[in-house]
Amino acid sequence: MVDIRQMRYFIALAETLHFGRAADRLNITQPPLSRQVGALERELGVKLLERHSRRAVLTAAGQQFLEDARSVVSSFDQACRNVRLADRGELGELSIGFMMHAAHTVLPGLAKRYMAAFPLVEVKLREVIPSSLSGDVVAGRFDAGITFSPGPVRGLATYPVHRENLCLAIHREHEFAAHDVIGAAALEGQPLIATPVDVAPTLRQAISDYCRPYGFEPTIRLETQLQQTIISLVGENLGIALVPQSMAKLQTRDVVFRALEDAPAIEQVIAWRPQNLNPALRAFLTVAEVPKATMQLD
Amino acid sequence: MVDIRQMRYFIALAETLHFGRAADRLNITQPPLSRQVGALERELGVKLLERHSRRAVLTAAGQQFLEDARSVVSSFDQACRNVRLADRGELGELSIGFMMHAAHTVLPGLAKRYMAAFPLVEVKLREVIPSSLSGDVVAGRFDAGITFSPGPVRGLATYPVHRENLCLAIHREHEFAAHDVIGAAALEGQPLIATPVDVAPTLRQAISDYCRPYGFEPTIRLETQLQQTIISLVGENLGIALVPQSMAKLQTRDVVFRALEDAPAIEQVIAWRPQNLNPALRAFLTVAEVPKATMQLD
DNA sequence: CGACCATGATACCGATCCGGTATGAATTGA
DNA sequence: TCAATTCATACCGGATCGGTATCATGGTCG
Repeated sequence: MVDIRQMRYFIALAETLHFGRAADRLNITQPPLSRQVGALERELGVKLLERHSRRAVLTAAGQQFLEDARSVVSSFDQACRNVRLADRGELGELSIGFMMHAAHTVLPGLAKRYMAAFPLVEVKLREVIPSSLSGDVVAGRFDAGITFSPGPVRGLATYPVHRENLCLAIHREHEFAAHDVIGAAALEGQPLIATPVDVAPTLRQAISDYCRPYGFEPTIRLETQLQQTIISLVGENLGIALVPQSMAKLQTRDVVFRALEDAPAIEQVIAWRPQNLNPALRAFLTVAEVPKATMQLD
Repeated sequence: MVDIRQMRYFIALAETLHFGRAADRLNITQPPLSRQVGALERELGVKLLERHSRRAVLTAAGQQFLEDARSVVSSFDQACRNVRLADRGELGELSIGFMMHAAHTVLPGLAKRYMAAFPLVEVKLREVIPSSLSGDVVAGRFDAGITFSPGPVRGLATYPVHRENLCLAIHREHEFAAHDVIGAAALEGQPLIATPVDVAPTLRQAISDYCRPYGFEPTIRLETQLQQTIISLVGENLGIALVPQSMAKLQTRDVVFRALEDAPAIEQVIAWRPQNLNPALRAFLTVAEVPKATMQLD
C-alpha cells in the first residue's frame, strides 16, 4: 500500500530530479530510493517520471502528484503538530459559561489574557443565569463557569477569582441619600428589588444573612433577573436594592450608591469539573491563577 | 515514524471506540491494532484516548487528531485517485494556441466537445498569430495549436481538421458584384487587401498559387493582421480580398462575397509535438478525431 | 573511437516491523 | 465468586526496509 514515506521520497526526487542527490537529502542511499519510487509507481499504476541517462523529468501525472503529495505531506505534518498543541491546551475549544454580572467584573480581563496567551483556542463564551451554571459545568456543557460561589457541589471544583462588597442602590431623592453609610437595621421594612432565589441563590442568601442578626427578613417587593434592570427600577423609585459594588460603574441619572455598614461580601468563583480532561481548561485555570494543587481536587 | 496506516487505524478506532470492532472493520485482529495505536500515541507523545474497562473515550487531543487525520487521509486518497486521472488525461492542464480565424471555425466546437468530455482539465486557450504557432508548439509553449497548415516542420505533427475554399470579399458597388463567380484572371491588377506574409504565410501562398497559372503576381495594396480588419477595409472600398469562406458569416453592410472559379482551398490543422507526453493532449487529439496511428509519428 | 565516468536498476543480506496466535490482567455483571 | 468482556503483552513466521556490492546504459573526453 502507498504510504506517506513514499510520498516524501517522491517529493525529494521530484525536487532534485536526481536519485543520488534525493537519496542524500533523505539520508538514505540510492538503491532504496529507486526501489520505493518504483514500488510507488507500480502501486499507483502510473509512471511518475521518465528516466533518462543524465536527468529525470516528471510526467504530467508526476507533476499532478507532486502538487498533491506536497499538500498531503504538509497537512500530515500539520496534524502531528496540532495534536501536540491540543495536548498542551494551545489548540482546541474552551467553552465558558458566565453569569451576566461577571461580564462587568472578572470576565473581560480574564478572557482577554487567556485569548492573548492561547490565540489558537476557540473560546466559546455564553451567558447563563447563575443558578444553572454549576449544573451545566457538572454536566459538561461548559468547561468552566464564572458565577457567585454556589457553595460545595459534588463533582465541582471552585476557586475564588473576585470578591466585592455589596452596596446600596437608591433613588437620588430617597431619604438614605443624605447618609454616607447605611446600617443593616435601617433596611427593615424597606421595599427591596432583587433577583429571584432560583436565579441567584447566593446573592439572595447574602442579603438574608445580612439582615438576620437584626431579627428581620428583607422585604422583597420586586424580582428581576438582571442587575441592570434592578438599577433601572431603582431609578424609577420602585424600591432600593443591595447590589455588588461594581454595579456603581453604571452611572444612571436618578440612582446613587451608598456603602453598607459591615458590608456583606459576595464572591465570584471559577467552577470546573476536576475530571474534565480538556487541556485548554488547565491552561485557562493557570491564566486565572488557580493554584495547581487545587486543580485536581474536589 | 508516524504513517498513514496508523492514522487509518486511529480513525476506525475513534469511530467505534472499541478495539475489537475497529479491528474487524480494518480486517485485522485486535492485538496489532492495540499495538499500532499505542505506537502512534508514543510517537506523537500524546495520549489520544482514555481506555476504560468497557469503553474508550477520545481525549481533547484525540478529537483534534481525529478531525485532522480524517482530512489527511481523505486528501491522501484523493491524491492517489488524481494521479490516475492525470495519467488518463482526465485531470491536468492543456494549453492550446490558435490563430484568430480558428475561433470562427473549428475551435468553438472542438473546445466545447473536449471540455464536456474532460471537465476536470484546465484548458488554457490563447490566440496568437499563425506564423508563430508552430514554433510555440515545438518549443512546448502550447500542447497543441490550431492554424493554417504550416507544411512539414521538424518535430511537429499535424492533422487536418478543417478545409474550406477561399472566396472573394468585395464592396457591394464593386464591378464584380454583378457576377456570381469570378475567375482568377480577373484579379490581375486588382488592389488586394491581405495579411502580411510573416503573419499567415500559408494564406498568402495560397493566393499567389491561385494567380500564378495566369502569369501574374497578386497586387497587395494593404496588409493587416486580422481577417475582420480586412473585411472592414473592403467595406471602405479600399480594395478586395481573398478570404476563407467562413468569413462570409460576418454580415457587413457594404461587403458582399462571391465565389472564385476553381477556388483554392485552405486547410486548418491541429499541430502538436509527438514527444509531448501530456496525456491530456492524447485525449484532445482523440476528441479531434486524429487517428491513433498518426499521434506518435513525425 | 575507446576508456572512463555518472547514473539508475538489481541482487542479496541482516535488521526491523507487521500481523497472527496465545495468553494475561483488569473490570464488570450475574 | 465465577464467567464474560475487553484490552495489553509475549512470541512467532513472514514481509519489508535500508545497506552493500554489482551490473547495464549512455554520455563525455582524450
